Formats: sequence, C-alpha cells, structure tokens
Amino acid sequence: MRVLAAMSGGVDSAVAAALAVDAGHDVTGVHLALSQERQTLRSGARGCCSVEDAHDARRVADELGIPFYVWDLADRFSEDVVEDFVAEYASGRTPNPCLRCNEKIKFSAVLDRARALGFDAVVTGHHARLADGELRRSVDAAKDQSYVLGVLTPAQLAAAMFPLGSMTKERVREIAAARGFAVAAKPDSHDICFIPDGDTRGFLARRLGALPGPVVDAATGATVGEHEGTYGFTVGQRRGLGVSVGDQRPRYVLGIEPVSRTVTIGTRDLAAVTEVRTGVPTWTGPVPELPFAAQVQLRAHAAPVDCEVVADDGGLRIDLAAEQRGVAPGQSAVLYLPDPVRGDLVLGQAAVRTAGARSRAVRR
RNA sequence: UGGGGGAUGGGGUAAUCGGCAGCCCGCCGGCCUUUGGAGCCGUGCAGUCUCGGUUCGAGUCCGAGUCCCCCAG
Repeated sequence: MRVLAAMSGGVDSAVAAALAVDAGHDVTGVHLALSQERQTLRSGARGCCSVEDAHDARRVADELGIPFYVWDLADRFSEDVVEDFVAEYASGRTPNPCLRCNEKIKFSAVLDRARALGFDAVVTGHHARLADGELRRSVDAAKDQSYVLGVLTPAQLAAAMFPLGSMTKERVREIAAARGFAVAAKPDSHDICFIPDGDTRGFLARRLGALPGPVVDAATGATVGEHEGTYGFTVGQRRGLGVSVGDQRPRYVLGIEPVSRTVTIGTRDLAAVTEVRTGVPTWTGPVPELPFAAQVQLRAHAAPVDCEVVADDGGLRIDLAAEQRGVAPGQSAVLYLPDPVRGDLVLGQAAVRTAGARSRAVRR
C-alpha cells in the first residue's frame, strides 16, 4: 500500500512510520506545519510544529530512506482548530482542540490530500488499536489516546493506521533507541500546541479582550466577586476563582453564561453530575440501537463510568451510574464497550451540551 | 463626641469553660497530562491591631488607645 506517515517530530510518529516501512508499505513522510509563526523557535517539547520538530521529523525520514515533505496547513489549522477554540470559549464552552485537530486536520484535510495524491492510508503515532475497522483503547492504558480519536467516522478509520496501539510507550522508546533515532528520548508533548507557554487564559484574553462580569454564588444568588472574562473559566474548575465566600468550603464553577458574563459557583454537592445531555453523536462503526448500556469517558484523562445511553431529541441522554464532577459543555462524551481482552471498543462520541443532577421527580 | 458590633497571614473566615491558632482562597514547589489556569500531593509561604493588666498559660478575660461597620443623625 502507499502510505502517508504523518510525522510530528516526536518519538511516536517516528516509530509508527518505521513500522509502516517494516510492514512493507510504500511510505512517504509528511510533516504538518500548523503554526502561523513558524519562525518562532520554541525550545522544549511543548509544541508539535516548531522548526526543530520539522527538522527532527526530516532526520528520521532520512534514516528510514523515505521521501519527506512539509505541508503547510497553517491556514486550515487556524480556521478549524484555533478559531473554533476561541469561539467555543467565547460561547461559554470548553473545547478539546486535540480532538478537533484529529477530526478536521489529520483525518480530513490531510487524508483528503493524501487520497488525491494516490495514497491508500495515513499512518500516525496515536496510541490506540485499530483492527477490522474497530477502534479500541491502547494496550498502554496510561498513554491511551482513543478519547481524542472518538470523533472519527468509519470512512476515516478505514484509511487510518495506528501501529502503536498494541505496544507500551516504553516499547516505542526502545524501538526508537534501537534504531538510533535522535528523538528516542525526546519528552512527551503535552498542553495545547498553539499555546506554547501554557497560558490559556492569557491567550484568550489577547484574542477576546477584557469582558468583566460577576461571580455569583449559586446558594444565595449573591455576587461574591468579579472576573475579567467568562473564557477564563471552565465548568468544574476549583482553583483560580479568585473569590472566597467565607464559609470555609471550596467552590466549583457550576455554570458559565457568556451573554450576561456570569460565572456561577457552588459547593461540591451542587457540582455533582449524574445526567449528561449531548448534541448529535458520531459513530466509529455501525450506528448502535438506542438505548444501550456502555461506559462513557467525559474528559481526556477521566476514568470511564458505567452508563445508560438513551435517545434524546436528536442527541443523547447519558445516565451515569456514578456521580461525576467537572463535566463541561463542549467536551466530548466518548462511549466505550468494555473489553479487557481486545481493548475497550470506541463506539462514538457526542459533544456535551448540559450536565447536571438527574431530576428527582419520580422518587420513592 | 448617643447606642451597638467588630479588628486573626496577601484576601475571606474558625477556635468548646482561657490550653499546640484550623479551614477556604492565593502564592510557591512537585506529580499527572497531546483539551480545559482540570485533577492529585506537599512537614511548603504567611496571621491573633497597639499598649498595659489578670493567669502556670490569653486570639479568648479586664483597662486604655487606634481603626472600621451598623442604628440613631
């Protein structure tokens, strides 16, 4: 097969490309230039698209003896990921840009272009298993990235290859070291790649400006503080509220209302979530028949929770078996079917619209 | 300057009859992490308005001072 290897400049994608070569595919490497300001050199390993990263990727391609190109997708990335990120925050939601990038860039823009150029598949260094069109969690539970791939459709998955899903991160580094890759010991990337200093609130403030408003305590309705923009908050957030109500109990963000610029906070018990309502779901495989029992993961690094999934006006209603906190609108609810042997199967995902305590109308 | 209430780290608050000054926020450090100033950890930083008195021992009781708040103007 003719395979396009997306190479970020990190260890994972380097080894993934190498494994594709080993498997006998006709591999071409491509590095995606996603930043608007590529001239800005970034030390450290935060980003995935600095000049250093492009060089690292090229070096690996050279060692593998495969053709290597750099594709400039900065405009698409800016439009589909960065602007979406800003707009979501402006609307009071909490987006996941990594998931959006997979959906719009790596498995849309890149895949389309690859197909147009005659490639059969795109291989990436994501830690997830993909076999027979079924997307499953990685063998390495700690490095599993199936959550951020939960948006992919059967058509996208049909043209994807994730060779790392069946091995641990440790093994990936061993392979890289054995091949003498310079990136073998390169630190894992983390944080948002287009906010290299990690100051998300500052980034949003530069884009959206100061939009001051009240911080209101849910129990009393009293304004207990001021803030400089609802975009500086996320539902479930505890630290950084900058207010103290005075009864010696911690407060959590319960809601964000961008029009009135109100941030509502409340005590832990009020932050409990047992019911989640979502937008229109996407499925990684055949559309399942509702309702069904499954597990749901509500954040990139949350433990999955048993749940019941019910149809709800075009979207889904997800009834949780255990109370959760910090379920923010805009995040993705990724549904899994547990399978300890082959890895939990990813069924699909839907964007969280609202989250709260189940209505207790019919009790006892 | 009539009466009443109150002063506890950088902010907000707690301490039974006088007995190691606790909690929430903040800050600092660490961990975690391809989303979210999310989460987790830390013997970390930091305080009893001033002066005097009672007492083995005072944030707490007594006296004076200073400052603030409320009602009455």
